[in-house]
Amino acid sequence: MKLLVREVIDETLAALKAAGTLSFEAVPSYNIEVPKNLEHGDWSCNVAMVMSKAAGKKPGDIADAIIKGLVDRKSIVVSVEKAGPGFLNFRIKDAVFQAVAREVLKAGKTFGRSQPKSTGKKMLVEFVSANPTGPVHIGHARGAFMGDAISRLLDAAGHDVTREFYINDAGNQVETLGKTVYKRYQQLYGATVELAEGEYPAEYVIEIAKTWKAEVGDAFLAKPQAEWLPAAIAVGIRENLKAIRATLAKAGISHDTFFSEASLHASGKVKSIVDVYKARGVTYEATEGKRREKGEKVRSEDSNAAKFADRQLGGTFLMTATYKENEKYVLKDEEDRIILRADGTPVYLTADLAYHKEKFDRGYDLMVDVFGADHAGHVPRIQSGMTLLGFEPKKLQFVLVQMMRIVRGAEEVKVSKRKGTLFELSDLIDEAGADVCRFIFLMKTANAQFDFDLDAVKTQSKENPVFYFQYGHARCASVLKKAIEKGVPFVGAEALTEAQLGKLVLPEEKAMLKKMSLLGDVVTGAAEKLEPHHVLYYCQELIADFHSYYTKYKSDPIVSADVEKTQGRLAMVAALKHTLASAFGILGIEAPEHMEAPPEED
RNA sequence: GCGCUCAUAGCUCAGCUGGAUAGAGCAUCGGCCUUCGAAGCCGAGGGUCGGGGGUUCGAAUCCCUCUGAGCGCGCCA
Repeated sequence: MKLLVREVIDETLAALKAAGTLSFEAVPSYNIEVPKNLEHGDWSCNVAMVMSKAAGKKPGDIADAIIKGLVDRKSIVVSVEKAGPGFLNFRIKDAVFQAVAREVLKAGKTFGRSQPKSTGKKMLVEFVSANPTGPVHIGHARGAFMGDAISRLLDAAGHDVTREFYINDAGNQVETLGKTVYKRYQQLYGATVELAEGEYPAEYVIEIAKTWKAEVGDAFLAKPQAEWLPAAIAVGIRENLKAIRATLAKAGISHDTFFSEASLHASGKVKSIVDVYKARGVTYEATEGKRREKGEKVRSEDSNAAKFADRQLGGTFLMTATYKENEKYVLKDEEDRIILRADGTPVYLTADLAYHKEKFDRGYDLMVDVFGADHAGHVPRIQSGMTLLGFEPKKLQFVLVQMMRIVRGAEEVKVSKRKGTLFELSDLIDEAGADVCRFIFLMKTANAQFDFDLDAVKTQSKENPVFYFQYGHARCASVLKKAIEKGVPFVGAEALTEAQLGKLVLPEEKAMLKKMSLLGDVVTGAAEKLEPHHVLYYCQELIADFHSYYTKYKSDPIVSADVEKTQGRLAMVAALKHTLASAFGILGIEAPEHMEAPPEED
C-alpha cells in the first residue's frame, strides 16, 4: 500500500522534472509514514522538505508543484493537501485499503516475510555459546532469546541463516570441569576428596559422575591423571552439552551448527593464524605488555593487569592498536594484544581470531555475534584482528546484550556459579513458561539494562504482557469460530467478492488494514537494525486496535445478519489472524487458537 | 584514570535514517459484561525527554560538556 503512494510521488517528480517545473539531480531518500493525527490523512510524506535544498526551492512551493502536477495512474488518491512545514498528506481510496485484506489472505501465515523468499545472502548468527562447564543459567537467557529472535528475523527478511554455537571446549575451565567430575567420581566410590577453590560445587557435576560411573564402572579409579583427565573432560563436556541443548530446546531455540574451539587447535588453525599475521607484518616480539605511551596513570593499582603482572613474560603481539600502514586500517583497540605467550602457547584471543577467520573464510555476507556486555572489551580486538587480515569489518556485527539484575520484588537475587547458587534457565522456563520468558527479553532493546523480576513473570497477572498478545490472536480465532457456529463461515480468499470487501469502510478497519500492510516494512527495518522488539511493538499496536474495534462495535458485531458485511469483516479478521501468527512466528511465541480463562481474583 | 553502554510519566520500557500536539503497559482513580471471549474496552490524572551549551526551517533523536548508573580495562576464558 505504501509502495503505491511512493509510486505516485516518484512518477509525479519525474514528470515535474521532465516538464522543467522542478530541477534536481536525484530524489533524496524520503519517508512516507502513518500520521499520528487522523486529520493529517492516510499517509504523510516529507519529500517536499527533504528535497528543498536539492531543488533550490521552498518546501511549500515544491509541495504545491507536486499537488498541481500529481500523476496518479492507478487512481488511488482521493486528495492531497499541503500541511505544516511542507508535509504532503494523502487520502487514499477505500478499495486500496480493502485490497490489503486479500493480499494478506493470499500470503497466509507467510505474510510479512520477504518476497522473493531468498535474498541469496548467507548470514551466520552466533549466540548463547555458554561454556560447556555447566548448565544454561539465567545470565545466558537474554542473549539466547535475542540471538534466536535475530535469527528468525533475518530469516523472515529472506536471508539464508545459520545459527551457530561456539563451544569453549579448550583451556583451563574445561580442565577444571574434568577434575571436578573425577573427584565426584571418586566420592561415589567412597573416597574422601575435597573440591578445590574454583572447582564446580554444584549438583549437576555429581550427576555427570554418576552417568560416568554407570558407563565405565571403576575403570578410571586406579588410572594416572594423564588417562582419567581427558576422559573426565570428555564426559563432562558431552553431558553438559546434552543438558544445554535440552534446555535450549525447551526455550524454542535450536542451533544448526556447534563449532568446537578444541577442533581449531587440533586442526592447526590456531597456530597457522599466527603465521598469517607474522607474514603480513602485523606482529612483533616484546618482553612485556605494550601499554599506551605517555606515562599517565593507565589503570588502578588493584586492576587485574597489576594483579597478574608477574605472569606477563612477553611473547608475540598483534598490532591491534598500533598498525598503521595506510588509512584503510581503522583500528579501534586500545592496545596491542598478545597472541602467543613467551612459551609459544596461544591465548584465548588467538583461538577466537582463528574462529572468526574461519567464519569469514566460509563466505558469509553478514556475521552476527551476540555477546554479553561483559565481553564488550573483546569486540575491538576481534574487529581489529579481522581488519588486519584484510576482511571487511562491517560484515561482522556485534549485538551486546546488557547485564540484568535478577530481582524478586524489591530484593536482588545473587547468582553465583562459584558458590553453586545457579539459577538455571530450565527452572525459569518451568516456572514462568517459555513464551513469557522470551517475551520479557524481547520487549527491550539489547543495549539497555533492566531488572528481571521473578515474581512478576511467575504470576499470570497484568504485569505479564504476553497474554495480551496471545489473547488478541485467540480472539480472532474465536470470531471465526463463532461465524461457523452461526452458519456463516468465512468463504475464504478465493470466493470473497469485491462487494463483500467493499463493506470495510470504518476508519478503524482501514487503520488496521493499513497497519497490516506494514508488517513487511517492520520486519525489514528490524532485521537491518538487528532489533526484534520493533516487531513486538508493532503487534501490540495492531492488537490494541483490534480489541478497541471489537469492543466499540459490539452492537454492530462482525458476525451479523448482513451476510455481505459479515464476509467483509471476517476477511479482515482472518487477515489480522494471519498477520499476527506470522509476526508471532518471527518472534518465536505461540499463536494459540484458544486460551483458558484466567484465575479468578478479587 | 581510560573505554563501552545507558539516563524519557510513580514503576518497566517504546519512540524508525532529525519532522506536525512525546507514546504503550503496569500502578492509581472513575465508568462498561442481555448479543462475536471482560486476560478486554472507554475516560482521567501524571513529563523542564538527567543538567547546560551548540548545529537548523525543526532536536527526545545529531555534536560538545557536566552529573549519575552499569559493564569492561589479564599472557582467564
